[in-house]
Amino acid sequence: MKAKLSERQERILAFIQQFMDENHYPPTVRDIQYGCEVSSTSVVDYNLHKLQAMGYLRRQPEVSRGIQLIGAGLPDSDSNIVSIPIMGSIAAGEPLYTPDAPSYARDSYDTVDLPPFLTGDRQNVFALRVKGTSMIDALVADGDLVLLEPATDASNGEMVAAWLNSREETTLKRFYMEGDMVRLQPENSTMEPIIVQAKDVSVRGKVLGVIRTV
Amino acid sequence: MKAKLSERQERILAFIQQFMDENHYPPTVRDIQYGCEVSSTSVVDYNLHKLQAMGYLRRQPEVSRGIQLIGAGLPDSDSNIVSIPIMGSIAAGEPLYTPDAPSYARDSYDTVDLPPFLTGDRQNVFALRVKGTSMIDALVADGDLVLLEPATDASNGEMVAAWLNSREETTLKRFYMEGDMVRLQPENSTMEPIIVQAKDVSVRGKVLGVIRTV
DNA sequence: GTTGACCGCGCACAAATGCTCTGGTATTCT
DNA sequence: AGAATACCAGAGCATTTGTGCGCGGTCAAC
Repeated sequence: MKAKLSERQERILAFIQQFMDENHYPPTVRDIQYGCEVSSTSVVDYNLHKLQAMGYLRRQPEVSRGIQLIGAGLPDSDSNIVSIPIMGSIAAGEPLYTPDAPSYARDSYDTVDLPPFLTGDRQNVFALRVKGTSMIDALVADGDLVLLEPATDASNGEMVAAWLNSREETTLKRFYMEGDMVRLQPENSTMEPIIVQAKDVSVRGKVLGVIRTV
Repeated sequence: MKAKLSERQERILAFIQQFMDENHYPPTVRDIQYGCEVSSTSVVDYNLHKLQAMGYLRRQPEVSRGIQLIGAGLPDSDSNIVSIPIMGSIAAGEPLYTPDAPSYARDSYDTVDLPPFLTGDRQNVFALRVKGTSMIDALVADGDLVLLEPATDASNGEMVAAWLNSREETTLKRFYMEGDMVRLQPENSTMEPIIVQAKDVSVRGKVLGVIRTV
């Protein structure tokens, strides 16, 4: 049923989204015509019918601006809400995560809806629920939700989720590469840093944010 | 400028919201006319102009369905997003806040859009930006955003923002009333609690959540 | 009473807008 | 090559839809 989109159809779809973001109501056929540099309204109508048949949008016949996008952010404009999957919990155990599987598998996870200022425009952002108080020196409490971006290495000073071979656990710390050693600095200045061989630590993700509800 | 709404205007406003929720695009003047049992489109137009002058909505002239609601959940359906004002910062100084002024005065503050699971159905929720590291024993770092619900007292174990006379500062701690003394327990179990006379501490708000972006 | 502001009603016009019809061009299939 | 298909262009029609105008009613102030 789903075929690949023609270039024009892609453009129309993108224009509708942009228009919705800007104006908060759907465009008319002629809005699309001018916005996508099409020479006739019939062409727009033709492609809208195609897109509707392919399930990319829904149209209300005889109704001006009777267009709504589906498939993407289904409630309405996806610009002010992002659905983030909670891939599991982080504590002593290893939070297993594979950064493939675009969004299909998300159904099997719980999700949280978050405003985009927390994620920026990053992709594959996921969340982990913190179990226990082992992260307390990183200012993360039991039950907190940690937002992560998949990563395998980090720059100095970045907050990362790092796997420690010696302790067999994942922890949240600031990352500092110092020669062939890695220093993992807690957020809490009253706590001592962890310094280990670079080969004994592996970065799993960069921390984008922390959310705590009480 | 802001006057109270007539019954008809209330109804029109409610109808627009309902229509947007159902159809994901704004209604026409005639949709409103039939939906609100008004006998003429001009009456709708008249009241829409009134509502616009009062700031309840915005209209795009000469454009069909050129209506967007503002004031409530401005983007669209307010069901999955809540706008929270950032009323100032919390550090050593006192975060001044008066829980009146429903939503009109919100224009003068920055706001953050948050999903409702952080606020529940509480009213007058506001946010404070944390300055400095004085809250570190409450697992709150510099730059964090703290979500608060206005309150003047609290139950034992609740996380509160409390003003300490002795230190002349507001701090975040768990609240425990013990006789005529109040124990303020840090979230961080490695830190010591603060115990003061009940008269030397005043609760300013209950903490609903903490948000950190890195 | 008179006035004027406020609100409602009905009507009508012009612009906006969805949709159809006719025809054209390029690509693919037979 | 001829037919079929997919896509596009232009023009036009019929409906939808925002807006303006005239008239009438209500209510409080003077």
